Amino acid sequence: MGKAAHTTRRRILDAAEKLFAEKGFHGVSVREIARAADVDVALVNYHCGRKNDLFETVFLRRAEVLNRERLAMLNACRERAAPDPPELEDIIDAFTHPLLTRSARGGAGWRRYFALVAQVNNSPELAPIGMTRYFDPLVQQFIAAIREALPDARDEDIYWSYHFLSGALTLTFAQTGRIDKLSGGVCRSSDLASVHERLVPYTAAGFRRLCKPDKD
Amino acid sequence: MGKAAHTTRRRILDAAEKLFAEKGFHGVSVREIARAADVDVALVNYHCGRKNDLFETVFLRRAEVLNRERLAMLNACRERAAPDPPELEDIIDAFTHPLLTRSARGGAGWRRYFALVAQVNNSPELAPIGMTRYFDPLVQQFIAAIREALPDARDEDIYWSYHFLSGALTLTFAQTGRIDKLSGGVCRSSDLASVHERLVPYTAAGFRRLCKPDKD
DNA sequence: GTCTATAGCTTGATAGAC
DNA sequence: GTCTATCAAGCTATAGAC
Repeated sequence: MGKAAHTTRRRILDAAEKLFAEKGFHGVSVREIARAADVDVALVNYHCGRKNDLFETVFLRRAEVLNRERLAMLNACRERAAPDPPELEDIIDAFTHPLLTRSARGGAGWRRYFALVAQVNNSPELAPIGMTRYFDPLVQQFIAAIREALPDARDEDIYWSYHFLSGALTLTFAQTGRIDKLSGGVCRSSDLASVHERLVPYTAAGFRRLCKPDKD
Repeated sequence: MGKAAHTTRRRILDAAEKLFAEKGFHGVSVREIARAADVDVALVNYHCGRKNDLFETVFLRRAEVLNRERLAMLNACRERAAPDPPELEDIIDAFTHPLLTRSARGGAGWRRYFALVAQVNNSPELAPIGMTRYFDPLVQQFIAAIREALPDARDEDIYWSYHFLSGALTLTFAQTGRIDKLSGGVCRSSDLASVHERLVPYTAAGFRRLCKPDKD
């Protein structure tokens, strides 16, 4: 694979990422992607296979990078706390920090990628493939860490708490601008620093309330 | 409009609701909807206009019912507490209870409708139309009630807290089955009673933690 | 209200020349 | 690796018969 091929392929993946994030898998045609990448239609097939493969490649490309970063952060906070289990807040931070930082400062490609993840997470058609396959193995490791941090919690409460965190996090990534209008400009979808500052205490408080041992 | 027309139109709307919820706006063709409704393609246009109009009709149909119910519950809990402001937990319950009850016990149509809302809420293409237009006027009334319940909170914290609640709630409605696999069967996407029991305390704890007056 | 027929496009995918 | 050309299929939307 020569250098030209490599950048052509990249241009296709970048264009696909952008358009899939904006309009969803079915909302975009291969021709539209080719046009946005300034590349001939036939080259999309040549470099990235069929539309389905293209989508999976786009989805997987950055998932691997992210999962490595998040796992490294989890292990770091485990070591810092050892031999005690890590604090819940630190675990949640290890889970969300790499994402919010990339979305805020990683450039437009990353921002769009997260908007795509948000749609996939809420799609009955795509979530069972995309999220379960590419993210849940990592999530299991975080669940295990939370179990250590909250030793009296029941599994059901931990899983549901994670579920709520996942929903809050991915809606943030969707960057729909809804909160901008709702708040009359007080909050901005793009202000991920404000989100990060709030999401960790918000969800940690939720976890603790649900997982209190004296609950029932 | 005769009786036959009325039920034909209903069959079309029901079929559209189901398919839009499963595969999104672009993932479904008008022909597919006609086939599912057991109706001629031309009748879809005759009764429901173009595809865009059909989508908006489906989206609006149940939004109106829901918003009436939620507003009635909010006013009821306001009156119960008067002259004091209502409790935060009661406000959140008024916001979520009608939805979770309809989704759990309203039948398949309602369940599918909520899955559709989940996708719209996370779509940069559709959220600015669907959510902002049809739901945010009601949300403003809930925000106002929360402002009274937490008089020392800053607006930013209230809006972001609402945003997290919205994400957690709509991901629940998406019914993707992701949590079923993740939890190895301990939790089920369809078990909305378990969600309702947990979502109110979880999000209320988050609100309170973020909106503490001694925060900064 | 319902159906047949069709106009006029766009779609995903590839075969074959260079 | 790239582009031209093309296919068969599907699409939205409507006109017109009944």
